[in-house]
Amino acid sequence: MVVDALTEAEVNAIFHALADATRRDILGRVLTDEQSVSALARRYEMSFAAVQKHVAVLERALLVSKRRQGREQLVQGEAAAVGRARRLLADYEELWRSRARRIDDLLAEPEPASRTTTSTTPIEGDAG
Amino acid sequence: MVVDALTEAEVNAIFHALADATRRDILGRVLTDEQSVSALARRYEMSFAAVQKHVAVLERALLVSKRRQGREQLVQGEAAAVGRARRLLADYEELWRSRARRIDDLLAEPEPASRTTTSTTPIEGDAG
DNA sequence: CGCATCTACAACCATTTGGTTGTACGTTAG
DNA sequence: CTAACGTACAACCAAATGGTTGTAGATGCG
Repeated sequence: MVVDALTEAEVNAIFHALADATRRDILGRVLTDEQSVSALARRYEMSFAAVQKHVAVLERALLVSKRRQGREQLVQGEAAAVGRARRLLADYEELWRSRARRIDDLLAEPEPASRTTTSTTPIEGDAG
Repeated sequence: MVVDALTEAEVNAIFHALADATRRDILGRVLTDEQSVSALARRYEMSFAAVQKHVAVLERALLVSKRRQGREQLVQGEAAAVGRARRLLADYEELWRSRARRIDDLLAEPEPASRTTTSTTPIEGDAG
């Protein structure tokens, strides 16, 4: 399964980080332009510390990285990580849709009755 | 912009809903199989009410829908919504990467010095 | 009917989140 | 050196989250 190259906790962190408009905005900006935390902070109507925390959340999700340059801390978006997040959903979608398709096929059966032994795709009960 | 066919609040809701392992698991299951809330609840080591809340979060994000059948409430995954969420990230990625690529081009310049007037893509300051 | 099941919802609690302010420390500019 | 800037981090706070239990309304079954 391609999906679980990442821990559940990591997936949680990624989606959680993306679930806030300010953080998505920050991510968008630093993917374009490396920016210092204070430069970012100037753009939003909240304290420096608040922006600092948002950046920390993005960093924990590995969506951005920081590198120190003199007294500034430059925040850089990890474009690859965004791709990874997207692929993550794509994989889920693929996985889920392919399973769902089997159901669709069954539902599309013209004769729901009289098919008690022909089930080729048993859809395991997959107990937790 | 394709992205903002959804409200920021809706995007928040989608990512928030996906930022929990139990909810992702529920979503996976109901994309495969329509299931009642209590059937879902039996699968997890938490109370019925807790699962009910998770389903409500998924529902608010439009990732699942419910339909009543007798005394049961059947939860059904909205495969289309998962695709929408995936496309959302794909759009972000596209947008961000295309902007980032301009930067990459500049950084890829073979001669960092002696090129002060040749900048063809000025990268507007994009003041907020 | 009477009882079990499924659901809905309120009240409550601990923890996390998202914000604030204040303080301390390293770095750069004068 | 001193002052200003950028950062880090702690303490604090209100609100949201994720869980619990309890109660009550529908629905189905014997």
